[in-house]
Amino acid sequence: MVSTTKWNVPTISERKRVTLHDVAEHVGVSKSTVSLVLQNSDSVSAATREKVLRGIDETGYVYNRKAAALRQTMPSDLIGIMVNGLNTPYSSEILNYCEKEALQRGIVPMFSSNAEQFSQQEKLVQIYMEYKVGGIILCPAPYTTASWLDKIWRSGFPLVQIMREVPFSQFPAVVADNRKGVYVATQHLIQLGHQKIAFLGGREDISDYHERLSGYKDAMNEAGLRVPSNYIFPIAQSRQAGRLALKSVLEYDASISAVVCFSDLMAYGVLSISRELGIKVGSDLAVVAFDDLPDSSITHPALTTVQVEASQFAAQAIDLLQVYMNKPQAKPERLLVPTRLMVRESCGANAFNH
Amino acid sequence: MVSTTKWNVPTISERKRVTLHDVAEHVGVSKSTVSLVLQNSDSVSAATREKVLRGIDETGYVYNRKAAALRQTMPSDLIGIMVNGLNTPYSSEILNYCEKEALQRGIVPMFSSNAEQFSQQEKLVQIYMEYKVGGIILCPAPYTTASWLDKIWRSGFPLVQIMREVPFSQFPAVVADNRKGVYVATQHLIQLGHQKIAFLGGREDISDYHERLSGYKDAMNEAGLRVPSNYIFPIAQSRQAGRLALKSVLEYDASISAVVCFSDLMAYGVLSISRELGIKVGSDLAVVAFDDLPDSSITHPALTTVQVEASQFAAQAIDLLQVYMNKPQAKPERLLVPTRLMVRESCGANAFNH
DNA sequence: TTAAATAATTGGAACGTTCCAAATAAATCC
DNA sequence: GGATTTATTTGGAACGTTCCAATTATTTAA
Repeated sequence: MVSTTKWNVPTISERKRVTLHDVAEHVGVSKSTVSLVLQNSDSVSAATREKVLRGIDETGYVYNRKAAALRQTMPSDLIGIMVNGLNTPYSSEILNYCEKEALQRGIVPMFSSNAEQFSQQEKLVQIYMEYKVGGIILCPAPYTTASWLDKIWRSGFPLVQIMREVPFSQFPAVVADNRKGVYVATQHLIQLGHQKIAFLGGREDISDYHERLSGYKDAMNEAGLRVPSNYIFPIAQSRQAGRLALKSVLEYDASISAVVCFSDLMAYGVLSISRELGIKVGSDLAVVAFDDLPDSSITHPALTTVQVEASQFAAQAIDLLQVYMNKPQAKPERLLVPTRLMVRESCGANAFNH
Repeated sequence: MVSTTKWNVPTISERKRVTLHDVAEHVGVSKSTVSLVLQNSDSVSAATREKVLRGIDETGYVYNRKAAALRQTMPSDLIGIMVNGLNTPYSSEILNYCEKEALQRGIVPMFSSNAEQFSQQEKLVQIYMEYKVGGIILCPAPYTTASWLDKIWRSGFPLVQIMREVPFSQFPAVVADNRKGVYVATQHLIQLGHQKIAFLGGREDISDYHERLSGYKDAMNEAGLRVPSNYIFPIAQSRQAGRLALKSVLEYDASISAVVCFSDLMAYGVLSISRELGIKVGSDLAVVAFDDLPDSSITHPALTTVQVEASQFAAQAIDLLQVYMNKPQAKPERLLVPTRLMVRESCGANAFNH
């Protein structure tokens, strides 16, 4: 819709910014009164409020939060939410629900990511603190240390970890019940008769890997099944990594009949490479995963996966953060988000046509 | 990794915040000097700089940007980036690259979404302005009016539209070459021999819909092909919508042999419902789409789609924004991001095994 | 050695708001 | 109608920084 008319550039001449004082003068009232109106105090008469409001509109005044915050003792209603990647599908879900939950509570979320780099996380958290936001929800990058967290926590700055946690750090966290989720998924495969089951993906330097892995190991051990070390293939999760991982474990042992994927993203890669190799997922190979992304119910075959509701993550994390925002000395809590196995087609439990 | 040791709650006793003045006193120097060190001015001696830096560390001082910004005339190095949804796959890509490009340029991005609601957009943009961020990159929600944009632009606040633009608004924008992209994709289907081609998805209240639709119509018209109005099925894009849309157009005319999807997300739905209906995509039905999401090269069949590089979007938008941040009176520009047809399997041009 | 130039440091005003205590206006009571 | 209460409005100090002009310390030039 490219218009051909001449562009009408608004002239921005003398850009003297209009302050509360200007509004007051324009209306013929004191700046204190204008301030009162802005905070809609009920100790200002309806008539003057009306006048002032009109004056604000007429002068084109915009409130200056920085100046306000400087004086105000009240904590900011702005919070930071930092995930591990802006285009990592599960993080996108978290972002989405955090926004929803935050706005519902009247607090304004400001998102960012650490891109899995501690240095970026350190820099951005510093900036959040400099801006005196009310608190931060953080999915800690690898190599985040307990002492770093301690320094922040000790300074009275509210922070809650989400999705992961720094090992041995005892700071507030909201994490999925990773062990239980994978335990149940693995058990499901075992009940379907599988014995040679591999575990694909996950970074060894992140807490969720160890939790999920232990769920897998526990289920295998309880069933008396062997877990050769080559059955475990840790790798940063991605579609490509899923392709690589499956190929690798099958090279080691072609008779592997089932795989537990660290995430749905890994599973997508597994589905893709399986097709190329002529392996029919659901009959030749059983696949279970973790996350339950929106695409997972319409993949081919539909993915059997462990669901963790992102909305619960978000709600709990924000609630918890608010506790610390109101009471910095409150005791650190660790909340567990429950998991649920969504049985679909890729595990072979349900028939479907290839 | 639930430790059983007693949690060691840091005591946050008297939380008197330490200011620049405190640091100065502690070091035995004036606050001006400390300020100078903070802005690492070169007019402070190495010795005192060292002393001050140590003092900052010892006192646990954190810089207060709000106070600084109050005095400073320089615009903030913080910018707002508002997309239409935090978990919309293509938006996620945009977010990701915007972060990368922004940080590279030393500017700090603060993300949010309007969730396709003008009211939310209005509220959040207001807050951005109140925080005096340097500028904002915006994917405008439906029903965003030119006059609203005009008010912002007129106030001297730098803003550039991304991905979409408000019709008849003549404000800075960075948009994909939507018409050309879909034109080429449709032409490709026509060259493969298709005649009955439908167009699925897109919201009529958003600019990109009309641009993409016109690319389709132009290609059809040039080839002398008829476009019954029922061949066009506008709907907000989603996987579910893709399922619905295909079913609907086939109900109207079962002999339709190809579809142009508004987005990859729509196409995912089309692939899914096709499988259920026993339609083989690539032979029975040709499918082309728009976006080229990461999943699109590993779907089954792989998706033929119009690629628009998110990294280019991001880079151009940020560059453009910086122009206005440095020179608010600069002339509004409209930049076009080129498109490229990625021919894979779903269009039937390349053989593959079902 | 002294004057001039340069380097380093400093106190105080300013930024735009909120808070407080005090002043004023309006309403109520006897 | 005056005294009391209550509702509304107000000026000025404060928040923590940066900027500026001015001061002091150091170096260079003659």
